[in-house]
Amino acid sequence: MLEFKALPTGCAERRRSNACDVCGARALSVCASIADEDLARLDSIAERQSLVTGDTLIRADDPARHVFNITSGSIRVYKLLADGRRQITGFLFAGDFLGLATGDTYAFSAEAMEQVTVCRFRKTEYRTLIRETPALESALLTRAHHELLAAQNQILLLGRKTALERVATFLLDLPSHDPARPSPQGHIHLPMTRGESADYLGLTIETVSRTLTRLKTQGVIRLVSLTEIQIEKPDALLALAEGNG
Amino acid sequence: MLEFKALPTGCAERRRSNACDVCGARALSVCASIADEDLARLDSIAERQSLVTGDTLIRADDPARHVFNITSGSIRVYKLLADGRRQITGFLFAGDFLGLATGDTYAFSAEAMEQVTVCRFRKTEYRTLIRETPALESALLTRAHHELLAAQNQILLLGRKTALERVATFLLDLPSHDPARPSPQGHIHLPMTRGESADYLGLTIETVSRTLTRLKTQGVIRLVSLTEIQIEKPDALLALAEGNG
DNA sequence: CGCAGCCTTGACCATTATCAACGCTGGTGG
DNA sequence: CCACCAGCGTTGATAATGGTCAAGGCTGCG
Repeated sequence: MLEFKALPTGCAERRRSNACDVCGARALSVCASIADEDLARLDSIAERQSLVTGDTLIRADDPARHVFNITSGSIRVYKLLADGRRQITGFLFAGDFLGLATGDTYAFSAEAMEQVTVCRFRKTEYRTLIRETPALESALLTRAHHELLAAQNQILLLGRKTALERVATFLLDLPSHDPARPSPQGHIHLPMTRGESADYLGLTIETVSRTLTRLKTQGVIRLVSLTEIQIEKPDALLALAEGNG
Repeated sequence: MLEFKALPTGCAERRRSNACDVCGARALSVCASIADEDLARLDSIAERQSLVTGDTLIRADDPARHVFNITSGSIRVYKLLADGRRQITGFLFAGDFLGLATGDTYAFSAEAMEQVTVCRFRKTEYRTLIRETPALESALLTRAHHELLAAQNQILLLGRKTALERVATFLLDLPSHDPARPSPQGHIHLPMTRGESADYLGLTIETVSRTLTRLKTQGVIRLVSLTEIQIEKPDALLALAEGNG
């Protein structure tokens, strides 16, 4: 249970990370504003859980009995259609929460994208704790609003942006996500496969690949390796992301 | 200021409305769980505001000084790209809140779709009040999670559903939205124009029109008038919305 | 009655999906 | 240690979904 201490650590890292893509402010993790005694209480009802790449943390339609807080690693959250089409609704990293939504079954699935550790809370206990811990509730509210803004940006992207604009936006938004990997000057780490990027952007693998090639050909980015990208013309990329250029 | 009483009224209506499309439970408005004394305090810092069709309530990038609660009418929330492409991120009705997100400018615009009344709160005062009213904060958190679920459904729709599936989903989700207009047995009221539907579904006016015609031709729906639709084959519509059929 | 605004329908076009082939890379087993 | 294979990524050819452009119809209001 002591492992729960990983949460504040994750937060510290997050505070050091890049400015937030959504609100412009530095991203703050939930724990930032929570007193030690409250953390201790959280700790007392936490169970630690460890996952390896590909493990399923949450399966859509299962009874929603737990709430999770990621202490290390990264997770993909997605929804499926009956015929297998997949839409990834988000990538989560250290410090992020999962499964807070109301409803007695989960409305999405979640899988580990790498080695992951989480803290697990029984939902009932968690609810009680929240009710008695205004600081926690307040922090969760801020976080929820933040996610809502991000979701609205994604809705704009999926509803109205072209493939080129989507990929450009994606590349610009990525660095701010993973607190554990603050990216230096225009250097981007893509922790996900092309297929995952595609399912996040509402495109196919082929279109993502072609679009990256196109950006490379135009000299906007440089493909250092499959997972490492260097932005050569930040202004051009920004213009593309916003629908100009 | 007494007009703030319209809020509980809106909520009562909402409670009478159809089951929620997102969580399956009956939709609950924020005020449901708030004590009279807290409502009175809310009331004391509320300003009433009235709008007619087309009026702008919130303009993107303006300083975010106020929080709004809709007491009657309906509002469209949208984001624009530089070249004018519009994505409507949601339609809001009586009981809904706007502008709660953090950040010192609004990240979206909001316009009245008909005669609208809202209660307006200075954000600073509102924050203070929230902090001192756990029941309110708790209710807002529930509501935010609810909106997050809806946003994820919309992301799935925009990222992976075909035009036919989008329109079918839209028709099925609509009734549950406006608390003031609980729709009887398979009857749908479309309060928005084709253009607004299109900008909500990530399609063009023409595609929405053609798709409705197609559903009509297949006998799935009947177009009673431009704004009134009768579902003739609910099962078929549901199958289409889920990607079968 | 005529006009404006919205909707529908049709013809054509473009973007992106699909299908297919091939290349690269990393791991495994001979 | 090398060769093979599996999995992922890239590239090309073709197809389809939905967008664009254009014309015409309906409805309500002045």
